[in-house]
Amino acid sequence: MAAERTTKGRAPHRRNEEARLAVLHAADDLLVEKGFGGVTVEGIASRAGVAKQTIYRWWPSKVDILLDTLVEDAGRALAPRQTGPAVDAVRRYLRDLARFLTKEPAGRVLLALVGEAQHDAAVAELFRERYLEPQRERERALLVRGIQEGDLPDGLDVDGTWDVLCGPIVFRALTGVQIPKSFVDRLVDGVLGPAKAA
Amino acid sequence: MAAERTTKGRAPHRRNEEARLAVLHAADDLLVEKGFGGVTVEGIASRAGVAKQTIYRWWPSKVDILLDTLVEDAGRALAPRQTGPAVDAVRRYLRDLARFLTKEPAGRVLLALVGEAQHDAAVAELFRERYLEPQRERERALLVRGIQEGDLPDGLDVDGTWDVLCGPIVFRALTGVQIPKSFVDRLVDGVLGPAKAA
Amino acid sequence: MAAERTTKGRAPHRRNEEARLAVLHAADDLLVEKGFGGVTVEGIASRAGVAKQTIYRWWPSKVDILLDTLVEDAGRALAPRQTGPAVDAVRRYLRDLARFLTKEPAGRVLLALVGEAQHDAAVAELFRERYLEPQRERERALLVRGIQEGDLPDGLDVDGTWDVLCGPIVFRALTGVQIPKSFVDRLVDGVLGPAKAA
Amino acid sequence: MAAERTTKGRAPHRRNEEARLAVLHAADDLLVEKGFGGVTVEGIASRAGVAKQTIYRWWPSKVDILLDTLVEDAGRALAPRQTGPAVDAVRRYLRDLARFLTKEPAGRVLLALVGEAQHDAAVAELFRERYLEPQRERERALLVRGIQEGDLPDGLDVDGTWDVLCGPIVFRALTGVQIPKSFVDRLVDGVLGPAKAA
DNA sequence: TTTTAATCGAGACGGTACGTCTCGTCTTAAA
DNA sequence: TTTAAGACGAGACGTACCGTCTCGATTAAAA
Repeated sequence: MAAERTTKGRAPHRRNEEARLAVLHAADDLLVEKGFGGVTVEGIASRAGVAKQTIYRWWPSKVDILLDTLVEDAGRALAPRQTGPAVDAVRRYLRDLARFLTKEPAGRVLLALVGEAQHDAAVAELFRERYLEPQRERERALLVRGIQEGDLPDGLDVDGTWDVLCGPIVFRALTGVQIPKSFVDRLVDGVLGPAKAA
Repeated sequence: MAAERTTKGRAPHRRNEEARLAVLHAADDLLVEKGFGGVTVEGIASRAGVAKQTIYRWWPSKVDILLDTLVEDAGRALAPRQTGPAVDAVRRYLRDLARFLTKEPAGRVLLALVGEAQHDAAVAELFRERYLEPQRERERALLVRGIQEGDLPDGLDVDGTWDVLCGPIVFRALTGVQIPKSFVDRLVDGVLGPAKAA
Repeated sequence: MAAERTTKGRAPHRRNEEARLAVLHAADDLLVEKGFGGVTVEGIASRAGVAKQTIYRWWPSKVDILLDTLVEDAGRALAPRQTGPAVDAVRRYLRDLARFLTKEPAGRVLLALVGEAQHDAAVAELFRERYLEPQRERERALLVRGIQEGDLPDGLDVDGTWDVLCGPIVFRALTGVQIPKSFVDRLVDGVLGPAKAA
Repeated sequence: MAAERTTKGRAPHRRNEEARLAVLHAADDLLVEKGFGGVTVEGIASRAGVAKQTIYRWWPSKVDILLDTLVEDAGRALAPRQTGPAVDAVRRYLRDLARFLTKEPAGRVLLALVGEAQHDAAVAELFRERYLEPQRERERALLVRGIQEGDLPDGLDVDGTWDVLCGPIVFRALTGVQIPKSFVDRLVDGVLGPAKAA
């Protein structure tokens, strides 16, 4: 990750952690306050009290800054929790996803990056590498456990299923439609079958 | 549509249809060739052989131009066809949607506008009014007929169902994943039940 | 004058005199109110309640409009009066010139055209033909009479003398310096000799 | 001068002298080649290989650019030389002035600025401050010395006399009339008296 | 009285230049 | 060597006028 070279294992050799955080937060704040168009490198620099050059030294573009904040935030807010029956874990995860997308500032960052990926193939690639793939990897584990535990059919198309599960939620978020818990529940019931026990 | 005032009823006083089409096509072409960032009013003007002022006279922004092309193209390519069993009509429509999003130039316009809507609330509103709502209205009719003909349950949540059906397809298109026919078919089977007869 | 083609030869009949005057006055007013830069064909048209095309039909450019007003106004205000001793007539004429340039709106038009002639060779030529030469012709008569009546030396360089007489007055007007009567009087005394008789 | 902030006192912090000169020369060239109307900020920028913003950063308008070139050029070409009898020095200065106005490129700049001053009161003021007044101050010294040395009458109206001397020369230059040396000589003889000695 | 031809107002059109904005790079001096 | 500060080339923004070109509507002569 562009932003991590810092105080890693061996030899710090400069780089101001304070400045790095100031930049990430400034970018985040600007996006929430004024939308993606309001996020400019110049604006970030001035709000973070940092020189433009300092930003360009460490991040190739503003998209990379936003990706850094997204990876950090989503790493926390969208970490699948492997407890209870797999289907319940999926349901829990999708509820987290819905909340993240519609309620949290970092959710706006994710949607903005999905948006920007439509405008620029390089962003699309970066977004896939830094967010989509790693996140999907974490998601897979949930379904894989369900298969192993016999709650889900053996031949299940894991990626296809996740697209069917995430798709409607992301679609609603992108089009500004509310996502009640019931929507998520019915979705999970429809796709994975209703809660096993009953 | 902003672009229609032309040769309406009698003769309101002008508007060059040729210029209008040149602008729409130029915008379309630029988007496909260079992405959303490559669509500039100046670029459109020069490619269309039109004065910038002519563009600003009729369209408030480049987004409105793209919306005009989208509405025109989607009106053709995404018109639901009410023939055969309702579920089959839905399946046919979703296949059209998948093809539109992944194969046709106008599909890139749609995705770009979804993207831009994430960056700008005004665009989001416009996009909803000019595309999402009218298109959803046309979609509703498909499911409503299915309910009337007894192929679908009475209490079906029509909008929710459409979000569940479109969501995965749009999500795959947005993330650059292929959409084979089988993906659409399994989706429809899962959500509306497998083809009736068989 | 550019405005005369009308009621020529037989009787094609046409051309709106009202519009012609409205244009001349609008141009005049705009020049006085907002300076030469504020004189635009569009501005004249809108203030005169006239279509742009009507202006272009009768005048090749805004400079021609201003020349029309100048010729009309200067024809009245700067007509040399051939009464009394020639030197007194010259003095009277120069006082008129000073007053015209510094006090009357039409004087602003003259200065503006002198100015524009510095920017555009075609304007310079037009200005010379339509104003400078005819006016100089009228001026010459004053000195020529003085020579004939013996008040002025036989070999007098008429044009050179007029340049020496007008130069300082026009120069002061161009540089925004006051022109008291005494300045004119001393100028005439210095160049043509003090009042003869006294 | 607007252009001098550069390498002043101790720690100027920027300003590209190369760009500054390129702009001045480009403006100068354009004026001579295409007239005042051909001097556009865009044209200057492109010819000077400079960004428009760089021009707007340092000059409020194209007039200020031309004033910079004028002040620099006139400072050299129109510096009065205080040698020999005062009347002779005046004569020499006026010959320089005539040559400057009719032969040198920088003279076209002066005339263009006199012209533009007629169109715009702000330009008139600027022109007075930056050129007319400083130049007049230098001119005064010539006549003042003549008074001190007894070559010129004690009560001489210095500014009025300069207007009478410069007026005819500037007038001829503005109206595109030749200015032979004899014209200047007769002017000086008429106003200051013929060369003392003879 | 009808025709017909030029004028009028209105305003769209292809252009050029405006002055502003933001981009990403480059330069400077201080720490 | 890295910082903050900020000048630089580049180029799009949206606006103002340019001069040309329809368009109906009006008007006055000739038919």
